[in-house]
Amino acid sequence: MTTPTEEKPTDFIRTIVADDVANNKNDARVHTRFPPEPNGYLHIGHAKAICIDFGIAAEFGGKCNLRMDDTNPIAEEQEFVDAIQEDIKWLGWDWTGGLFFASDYFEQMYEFAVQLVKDGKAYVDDLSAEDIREYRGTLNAPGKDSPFRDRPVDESLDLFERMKAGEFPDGSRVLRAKIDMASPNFNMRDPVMYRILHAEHPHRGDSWCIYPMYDWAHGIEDSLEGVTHSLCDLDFENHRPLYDWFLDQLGVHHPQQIEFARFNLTYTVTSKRKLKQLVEAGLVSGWDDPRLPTLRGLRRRGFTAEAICAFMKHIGVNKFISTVDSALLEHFVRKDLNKTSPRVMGVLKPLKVVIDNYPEDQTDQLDAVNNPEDEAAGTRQVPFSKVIYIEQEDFMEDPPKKFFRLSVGREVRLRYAYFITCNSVVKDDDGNVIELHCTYDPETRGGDAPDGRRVKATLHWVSAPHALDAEIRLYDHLFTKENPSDVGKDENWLDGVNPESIEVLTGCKIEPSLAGTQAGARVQFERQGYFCIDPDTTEDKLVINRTLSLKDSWAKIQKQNQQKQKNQQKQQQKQKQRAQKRQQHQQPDKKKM
RNA sequence: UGGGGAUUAGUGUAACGGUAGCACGACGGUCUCUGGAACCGUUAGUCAAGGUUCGAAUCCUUGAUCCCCAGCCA
Repeated sequence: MTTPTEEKPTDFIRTIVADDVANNKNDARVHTRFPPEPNGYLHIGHAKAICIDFGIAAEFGGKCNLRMDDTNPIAEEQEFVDAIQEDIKWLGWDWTGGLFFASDYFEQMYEFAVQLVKDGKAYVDDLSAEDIREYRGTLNAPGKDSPFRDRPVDESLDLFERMKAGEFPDGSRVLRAKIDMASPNFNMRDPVMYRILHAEHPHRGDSWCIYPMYDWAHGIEDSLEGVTHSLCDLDFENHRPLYDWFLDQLGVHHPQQIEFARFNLTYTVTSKRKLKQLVEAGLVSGWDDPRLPTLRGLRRRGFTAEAICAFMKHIGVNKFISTVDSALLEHFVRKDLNKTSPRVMGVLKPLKVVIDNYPEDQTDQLDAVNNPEDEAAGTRQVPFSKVIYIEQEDFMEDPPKKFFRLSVGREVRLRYAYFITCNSVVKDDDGNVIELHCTYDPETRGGDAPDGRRVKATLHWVSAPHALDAEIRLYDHLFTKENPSDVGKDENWLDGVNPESIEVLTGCKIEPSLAGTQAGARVQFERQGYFCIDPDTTEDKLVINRTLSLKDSWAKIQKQNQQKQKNQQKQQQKQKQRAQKRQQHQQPDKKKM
């Protein structure tokens, strides 16, 4: 029985699995697998499949295998085999069923293929790749039988054995299933089962020179592993009849293939091909560039596995390719980070502030709350002194309406410290404010005024002599368009890369408690956003990525103000034009008079 | 033009013949030592047309739109 508070996922796959368990199908066993091809790094799209495959197994008390679907040595590399495992572990999943390699089944697959040839259900075809394509027919026209289709079983057997023995060059022959060249489903028009590829395999070395095709291999892999539910991409829906056909011919354990849709995220791309292009064109720094939707990129950016999995749970399982708003993913990241990130003060664009009435050599240690969302996180001490930095944005000489922060003659609170009042500014030759002179009220130590007077703003700050220097990298969407792939014929999708997707700030000032923090650590810079220590950090240089900004209602007001101004200008122009027209019309009238 | 799928507010997702709900976003507000968080409110939807039914997002019919398939890729 489930409690009312317990969320019961009701997607169509879980419904099927639950029914199977209820009907004691497969002895009520649930066994899934996640079968990536080790030819690239995992991305957010894979995370959906991972959460479905591993998640469903876990929910039904079953197992999930991790299986490297390494049947094409040309594309695959050991580097990816390692990276895939690392990324899945990071996401929080464990291959309870074990780690497998499709290539470990090559011997059994070969034996099965021999069986099919003997049964007259497969044959060696000498047609060239080009001919095979022509013989396959088109959408409207059925295919034609290959002239080798009815060659004697013994001949096929002999040729297949010699293919395996390495007697023939790449591409000279293939093994094909004998099904139906007139099938409306192309996958059933005598699909290729084996091709000759004299290539070094990352897992099997050079022990094989014929390699099985996906359709032939996959069902066997599932079957041998005792998989019960083979969950895959919608793209394989057309392949299911073939998946079923092979297993039926073999008469072996027959898992059920169920397809679900992948999804798109706005402002990014997730195709392996496109990600590769971005990396190779140098538009990003590598596969782990924090702007990329690769799991390594998201991790470096500071996204949490918990947030990603919660997001996956929310978007659910469906059968059509949806385009999910990145803001939804970001929502789950903020939600998680808000609860878990220690608060710290950091100034991105420092403005020097001298507290004129503060003693020269004095340092205060002030108590600061580490995480208001988590009492157990405790408190820390933050040093305060005569010279501090505040955010340039937090001061304006001519403050507009609704700007509550510092200005000459105004009093604000420094978080956990004192109320300060700005008395004067120092400018450089270009008229830029480069320094503020303020006075503090000693009575307000800790941030509260004993007389009960209130301030409208609280600013974050860092003591200048104690500050840590840091490089901070700010990120924005990698693409300017919601759907970067939606480009015209003459356009290059790579041109859609957002030139402002990264902004590097140097000379940022961070409170000293962050000294020695390990790469990967996440914090919230109060009033700024969530940040993550980058692995580029060295002993004498902090490098920090901004994961996401905090929601900024002042930025919203600013935007609205700008919009209002624009609208006003437009209105004024219109009025002017109208007035001019009126004058033009009136003049002829005057003449008439 | 063959075959296989899909379609619920701007986006994502529930409702499995019985009051179309939730989340994100947007907008407005309350509160606040983070203009954060939290809280409250507003906004907006069943692809279309018929039919069955007391009652249809759900069942039937017809149509529209979108996605996938002609690799010796997976």
